[in-house]
Amino acid sequence: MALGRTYAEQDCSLARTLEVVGERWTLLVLRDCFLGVRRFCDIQAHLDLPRAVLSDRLKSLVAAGVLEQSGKEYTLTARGLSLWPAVYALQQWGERECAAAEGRRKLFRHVACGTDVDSVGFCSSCAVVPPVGEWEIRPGPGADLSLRQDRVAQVLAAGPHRLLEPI
Amino acid sequence: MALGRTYAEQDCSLARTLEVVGERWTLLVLRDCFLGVRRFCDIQAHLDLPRAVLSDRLKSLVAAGVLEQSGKEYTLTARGLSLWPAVYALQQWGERECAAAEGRRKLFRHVACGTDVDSVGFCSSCAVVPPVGEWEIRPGPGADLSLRQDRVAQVLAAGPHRLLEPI
DNA sequence: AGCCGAAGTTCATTCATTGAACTAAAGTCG
DNA sequence: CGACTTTAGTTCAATGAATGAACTTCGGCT
Repeated sequence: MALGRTYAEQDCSLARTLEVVGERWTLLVLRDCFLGVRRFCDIQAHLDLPRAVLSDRLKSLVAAGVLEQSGKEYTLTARGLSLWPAVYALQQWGERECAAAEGRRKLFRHVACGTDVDSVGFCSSCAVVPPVGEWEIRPGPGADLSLRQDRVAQVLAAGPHRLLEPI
Repeated sequence: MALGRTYAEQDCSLARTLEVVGERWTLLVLRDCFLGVRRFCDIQAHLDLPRAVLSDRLKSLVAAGVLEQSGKEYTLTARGLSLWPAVYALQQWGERECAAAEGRRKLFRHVACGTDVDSVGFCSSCAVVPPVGEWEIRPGPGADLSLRQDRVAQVLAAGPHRLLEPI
């Protein structure tokens, strides 16, 4: 038990979360789902991870009720969608603490009003934290658009993209 | 390189973050640091992880500037402290989505006013997200106080404990 | 029917984790 | 002071997970 994917009997909600999303690659797979990527090959090409690992992670996430599979498409469930604040918080830490020389790699904006959200996801003009479906991502000054050529990277490089909108 | 601890060249801040805190055990070690645990053996006993792994993770975190070591004590740097929103967001997801039958395992309160913070860390009576040093943790109805007997578990089971306060 | 791409599976190699045993230094007690 | 204990690690063989390449399977297209 103590080996691999679980964390020994701890009375700890963080350990419970990490048993679901704490394995290598899992959070990056979920981030792709938030971007709207739905197909196996698109995720695989974007993240450049072994197919066997992606297959395993998708199965685990479906089993945990974080993703659901219909045909060949994987989409976030309500449970999965509620991970967004955590994913965003981790992403923002990387933006601040592992910053690119030229600035933010990615910028997020509330589509309803056009205002950029802050580092906790708060929209200052609407005074709310918008649901993730109302967010839009666009490349920032620190983005390196030449790094990846896959389909997902191309869509994101092309300009603003609404989260969850199928890619 | 793509093996092990890093994530292939991705222009992605989430990947940068996960290179620092994404390995197995790392976030649980940091959670202990937020609780105020500072010594090697206390962390080891609380998490029940192999000493070799703890040693490796502490070295990595110090090298990444997330922790600093003075003598035998490890404490969070400013960089480390700014991970709290992400750690709390992940913990809250576990509380909601992997809930104990009896309710919350842990409850958090703003010490300045005594109000419980919400799931994004907002104190409704002060209308702020307090800095982590002003948070207090206490066992909730879903806590299983019999699971662990180590020193850290005992301190937490005994009653409210202010975060970052040395255990 | 034959071809192509998407979505996997299988497998040998490489790497990480585990747990037990060992070491070294600092603190405790008689 | 000297023996004992605790703390803070290191070392190592065995086990489990990740990798990348090759292979399979299925649906759609011509």
